[in-house]
Amino acid sequence: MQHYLEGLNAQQLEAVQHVDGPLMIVAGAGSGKTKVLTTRIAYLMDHGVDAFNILALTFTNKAAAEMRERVEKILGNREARNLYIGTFHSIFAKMLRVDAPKLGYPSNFTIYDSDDAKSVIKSIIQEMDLDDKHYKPNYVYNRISAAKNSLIDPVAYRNDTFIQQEDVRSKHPSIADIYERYVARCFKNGAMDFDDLLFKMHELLTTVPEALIKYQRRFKYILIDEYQDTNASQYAIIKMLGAMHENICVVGDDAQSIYSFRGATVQNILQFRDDYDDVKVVKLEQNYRSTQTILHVANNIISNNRKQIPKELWTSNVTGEKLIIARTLTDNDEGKFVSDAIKEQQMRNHFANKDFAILYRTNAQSRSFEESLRRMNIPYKIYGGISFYQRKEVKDMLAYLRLVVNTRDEENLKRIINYPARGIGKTTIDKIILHANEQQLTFWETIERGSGNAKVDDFVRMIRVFQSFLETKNAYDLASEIGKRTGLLQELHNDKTVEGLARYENVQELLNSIKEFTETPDEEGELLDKSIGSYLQQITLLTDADNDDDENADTVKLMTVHAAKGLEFPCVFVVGLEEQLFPSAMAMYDRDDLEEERRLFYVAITRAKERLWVTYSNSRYRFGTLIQNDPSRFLEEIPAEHTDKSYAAPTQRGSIFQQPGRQTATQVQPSAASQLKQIADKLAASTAVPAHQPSADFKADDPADMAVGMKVEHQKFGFGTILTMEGGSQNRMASIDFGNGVVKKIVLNYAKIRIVR
DNA sequence: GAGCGATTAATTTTT
DNA sequence: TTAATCGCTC
Repeated sequence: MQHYLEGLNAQQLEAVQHVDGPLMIVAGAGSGKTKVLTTRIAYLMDHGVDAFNILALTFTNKAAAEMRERVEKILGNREARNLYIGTFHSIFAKMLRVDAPKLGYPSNFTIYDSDDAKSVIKSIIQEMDLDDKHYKPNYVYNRISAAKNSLIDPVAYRNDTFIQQEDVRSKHPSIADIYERYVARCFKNGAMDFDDLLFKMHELLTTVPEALIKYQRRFKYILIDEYQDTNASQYAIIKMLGAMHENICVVGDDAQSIYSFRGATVQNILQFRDDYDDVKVVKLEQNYRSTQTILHVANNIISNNRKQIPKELWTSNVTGEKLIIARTLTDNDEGKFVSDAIKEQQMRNHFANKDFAILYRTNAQSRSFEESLRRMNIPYKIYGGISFYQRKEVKDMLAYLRLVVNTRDEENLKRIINYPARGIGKTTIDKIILHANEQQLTFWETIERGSGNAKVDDFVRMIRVFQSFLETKNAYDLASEIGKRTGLLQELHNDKTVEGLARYENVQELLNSIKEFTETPDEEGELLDKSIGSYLQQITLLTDADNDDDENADTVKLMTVHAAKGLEFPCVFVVGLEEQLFPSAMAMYDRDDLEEERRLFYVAITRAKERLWVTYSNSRYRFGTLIQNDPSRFLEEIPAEHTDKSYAAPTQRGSIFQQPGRQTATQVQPSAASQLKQIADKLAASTAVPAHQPSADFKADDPADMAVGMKVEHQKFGFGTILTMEGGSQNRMASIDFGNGVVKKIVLNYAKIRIVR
């Protein structure tokens, strides 16, 4: 009967069979966390708990969908559909759709994504006559977001001396005012931003007792995934929801906490034991994912962090291959190295495309990999970046729908009142706003009462027609009518450029997605909200990663390390291991930030099952200019006995790629990577120099300060004397005598050289 | 008010 | 490098 418990180890079983009372599962990377979580839900249901009484909160829609699917599979019936499984944001949005009127919001409230929020903030900054060069909307938004995530409202923000000091010190004393206006504006617009979905949920539970009791009664069992990534408002909400039954199960790994920039506090998981009496703690320490080598490296890296829950990850898997550390000259070479290595692995070890992932710190790094993969005809897919729903043309179309559903929303109204162009310009709009403020009306109410402007009146009539369609047409028909009658589709269709074509197709795709939404039949017993309002609220919370149409497509996956959390791949490339990049320049000067970067690196490494590459480049393009970075400090934390560094590229590009009289592009070659390795090996052998350990305080000096005769230290070659120097400031070279007859020509801009004083 | 070319600013990470 | 904004002309 309970066959689904077979195959669990002792700790996993312990976690699964714990039914009542608070439970904390400390789940190391690859320790079967999702399996435990889903099996536990199935176990609860198997032991008489009604699915309607179980709430499971995750951070991504994908994790939620996977969980539901797996529970369903274990149970073999359709009960799992009654579970409340979803992201914090989507579950709370659903609840607020019912209860928002109690807080003065329409139940059809609009959800602002961060772009929407930033543009509201920007217009407020401009209205306040502040300089938006100094008050950058992005900065202000992050400040406000952090406040909301800590449950600090505008009044508390203003009264918090520490926050005020920070704002004064950073010369942004008006943020409190902006915050206040922003909140008022969102309310007036009947809109909530991402943070509001948590903030307002908390407000609902604290100010409306019957709502609190309703949800407390309903959710007898609460499970929270990735607990280390919860912020203060999520924490407070969970605490309240769970207070009646205290059947709270949190799963997390402090070593994988990588969202503090979004307000997450590791403290939540570190202190969980103090929050409740009799907390049962289960540690999952057996890793089923990675080779011993990969795990050793990961353990070693994370041991450089100070704050953590003590645990020892181990595995009974094979030792596996050494990890390969490769250096390249440029970012393009890095791309080429990775695609070469992929091709080589495919030929030698029969890996499929989908067995590979390339993980980077920032989205902007994807370019060089895309190019080289494309050149080698390796199919790939990029995750993240600009999501479909953030594209301008899609947002324009959505703005109409949002306005029709919620006319309070001034932002979306302003977005489309003159798009496609219908002769309603800035002057007219300013006049309306002025009038609206005088009359204490919303923008829409003002123009609805007649504006004295024929073009505006036409616009009002058109929107009203759309509103009447809400009653008579389904979401898809309404959307296509809007596309036709506004001239939006025509406008895009007229643009025959490649981009224009893509924009047109994107809007068509949006229409298709609406169609799909309306046509998905209600499952038996299930009451789905098929209104356009419900659709709009859902999609704003969707990300690109959730469009799992080609989850199993045979493509190489490219994504940020953040996006890779929770995933695993046989072969992983972690790229761009350079100071200023990984660790990020933003996080290098603060111990806590740096430790988070290290956890991020830990997350990246632990994605790999079998093989792992770590690459870095001497130089790369940034804003169109070449910049040079030192190798990442994290590289030094990888134990040498587990690495193969023979892939370091030679220091002079021409020596490999431009040998005269050799190979033409059309010749059939052994894979480029193996060839590259052979040459690199040869080169390494011929230039072999006793390994040099740089001095503890090794720090590269500016080449401009160097002169003939100086004593210098090279990172690899050790101590030497400059014999001659040549070349201009851009490309300065030096011959350096390293003793024992070793004289080397060094490009000073590339090499890291310290002047011995 | 619309459309075009010129200037400039930007890169962490995401629900 | 690219995307967005600015300012000028029609």
